[in-house]
Formats: sequence, structure tokens, C-alpha cells
Amino acid sequence: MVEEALTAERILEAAEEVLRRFGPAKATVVDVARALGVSHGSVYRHFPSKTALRDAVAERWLARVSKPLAEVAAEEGPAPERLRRWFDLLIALKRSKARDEPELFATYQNLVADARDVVRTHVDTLVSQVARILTDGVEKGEFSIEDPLASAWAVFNATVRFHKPIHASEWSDPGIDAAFEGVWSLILGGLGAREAPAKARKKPSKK
Amino acid sequence: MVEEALTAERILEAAEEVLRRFGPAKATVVDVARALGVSHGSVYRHFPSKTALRDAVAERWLARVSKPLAEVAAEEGPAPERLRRWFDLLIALKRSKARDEPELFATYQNLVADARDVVRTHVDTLVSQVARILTDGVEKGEFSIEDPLASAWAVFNATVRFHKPIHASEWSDPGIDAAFEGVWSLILGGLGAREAPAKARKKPSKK
DNA sequence: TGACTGACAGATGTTGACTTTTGTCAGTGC
DNA sequence: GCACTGACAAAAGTCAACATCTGTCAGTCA
Repeated sequence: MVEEALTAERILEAAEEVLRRFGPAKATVVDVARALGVSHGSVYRHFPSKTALRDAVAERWLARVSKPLAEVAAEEGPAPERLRRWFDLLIALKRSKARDEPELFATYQNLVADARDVVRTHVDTLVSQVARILTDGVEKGEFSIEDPLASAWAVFNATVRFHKPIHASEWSDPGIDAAFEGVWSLILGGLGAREAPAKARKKPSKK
Repeated sequence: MVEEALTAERILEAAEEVLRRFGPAKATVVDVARALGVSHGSVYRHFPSKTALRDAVAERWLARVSKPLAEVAAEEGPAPERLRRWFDLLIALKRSKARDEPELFATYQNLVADARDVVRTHVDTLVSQVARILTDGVEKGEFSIEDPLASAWAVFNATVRFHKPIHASEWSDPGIDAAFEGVWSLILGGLGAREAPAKARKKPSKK
């Protein structure tokens, strides 16, 4: 049987599995190497440090969050509803990660606590997606705001309680959904949300 | 000189001083007793546990936050500006506590992490103050909202990043004030804030 | 030659004996 | 009697010896 070559990709998969099973506190580089049947020195051929490996695992994991969100951001149709769907999905994704992959979620929480670049990049990605929806809405006359990127940041900041991992323990409060509704109507008002005026409404795009 | 009687009040003062000096991790009941020249058993005559003592210290400390805020909430004049002054003061108070009394602030952070009743009560107090300002503004036609208490919670939730101790590390970010401005204009819009119409209670037709 | 190993040094984490702290209460003396 | 003490048990915290982990590198072997 031919041994499969040791690649960064294979290491990442093994590392994710090890993190999922043991959690960030117990997972070691030796565990990852053992899962691959190599010495731990080999892992350092592909990643300069354990931190870099952890960041790379998180990056993949975060890409699996932002990709479906990007799809929602790119949808057609009224921006206000799309914005809401986008946040509903963001919140649902975060909650399900916290519930179904607690160890990986804990890894991500450590990352946030360390204020790693990988997290900043992820947040920037998410905020640009929101900005895209807002820009779209402004063009269609569905939002009345001056600076979509600034507003995107504002919306993101205002909803921090509902998607930032540091608040994860509050997500099981019975009133959490009602609290979000309250913040949401504040936001819609603040964005000057309304139905697209007939003459401003764009024809279905077919580019 | 006659020994002063040992009262809950004197114990609280000593406990606050001990907490301020040693911080929540190092302060012991024996330290508090020593500062008062009594045995630690005596302290337990007045407080059932160290936790109860810590909570009582925090309660006093929080009262010193909510009292000046209550004064702002009770002021006359336009509600939107008052609301803004109220939040500016809240944020300034929290930041100065974090900066000038780091040990007591750490005590409070522990309290929040433990989700103690004393914190819930404090938050309820603050939210009612906001609700009071909102109610006032609704009566004067300065806000158009249905449920001032629900909106007060929404405003509080939307500004969490700027006053909740768990976010204290973000308060020194250079962009934090700009971020607050962004959220604030969202909020003002969401509350339907406007100048008081000459004749209150009449639905406005234009800006 | 170059991917990989394995032995190694220093850093970090764990363990368990020991110390301190919390909380109780019978006893003291005012 | 009451307000307080001081001795105590159980719980929690400390610390140093020991073990494991991270990161490096000279050496192996295909």
C-alpha cells in the first residue's frame, strides 16, 4: 500500500479532528502527528508553530460560516428581508456551532480572546457582506443611509450580543429571540427601511 | 477611646478597601477582619458568606453608578439629548471605573460572569431609567415607539459593546467612539427621534 | 537531495503534599 | 444574654518535583 504524501491539507484535517475530540486545552501536536502516523517533527515542516496550525484550522472552519452567508448576501430581492435572512442565518450558524461542535467553538473563542488576525479578517468579510446588502438596498431606495460600510459596522456592533462568541452563554436565555426582535426593529428604523419605491425598483438583473 | 461597634456598614467599608488593594483573587475574609481588628468569625455574624459580603460591596459600588444616572434620567428638556447624555455618562462611568479602580472592576466582572442577582437588579434599574426617558419622549412626541420598556431593552442590548464589562478590553480601541456614533444614529432612527412638535400628540407629516 | 525521524532543551502543564481560607460553634467575658 | 473569640473540619489554593509538550536540528534512508 502506497503511503499518501503528508500535505498541509491532510494535517489540517487531522488537526481539526483532534481538536474536535480533545478540545483546545488537551489537543497536542503529538496527537495530530499520531493520527497521521508520522513524527511530530514532520508537522513542523508544514506549519511553523502550533499557533499557526490552530489558526489555519480556524480559518477553514470560519470559511464554512462565511460561504453560505455570502450566498444570502448575493441573492436577489428586497434588501431588508435579505438582511434579516442574513442575520438569522449568522445567528443560527453560530448557535449550532456552539451546540454541535463545542470543542471547535471553544477553539474559536480562544482565538477571539487572543484577537488573532484570522478573526479580524473573518469579521471584515462578514461586514462587507452586510455592506453589500445595504448598498444594494440604497440603490433600490429601500434604505436611506449615507455610508453603507459605516452602517454595516453599526448594524454589526448593535447585534454583537447575538452572534459574538463571548456572549454564547446568553444564547440559551428564553428571552433572547425577543431581545433580538427589539434590536432588529431599532435597526430597521435606523436604516430608514421601506419598500422599494416603484420607480426606483430595478428590473430583474440578468447579467 | 471607645471601640466603635462592629456594624455591617463598617465591614463593607473595610471590605471595599481590602478588595481595592488586593483584588478579588487575593482578598480574604481574614484580611477584612484584620483591617477591623476583630476575628474573622465576627464578620460571619453580619454576613452569611464571603459571597454575600462581596455582593454587598458590589451593590454599594453599583449604586454609585446608577445614582448620577438617575439624576440625568430625571432632568427636564428634550428626551433625545437626555438619552444621549445618559449613555455618555454610563459609558464614561464604566470606563473610568475600569481605568481607576481596576481591582473593584475585576470584582464586578466576576460578578457578571457568575450572573449574580445583584447584577440583574442593577441592569433592571438602568433599563428602567432608560424607559423613563423614552416614556417622557413619547409623551412629548419626540419618539415614536409603542412600548418604551421594550425599546429601552433594545437600546440597552444594541449598546452592549460600549458598556458591558466583558467588552472592557475593546474600550481602548481607537475607533470605539466612532463605532458608538454609528450605533447611536441607528438607534435614534429606530426610535423615530425628532424635535418635539409644537403640538404634541399630532402625527407629523414631514421632517 | 530532501522528506522524515528521533533525541534533545526549554517551556508548559500536572500532581500531590502542604498551607491557607472558609465557615461553624462551643466557650468566654462584658 | 450578646458580641465576640479561637479552635476546628472541610474546602480551596499554593508550590515544587515531576511529566509532557513544543520547537529545533543533526542525522537517516529512500
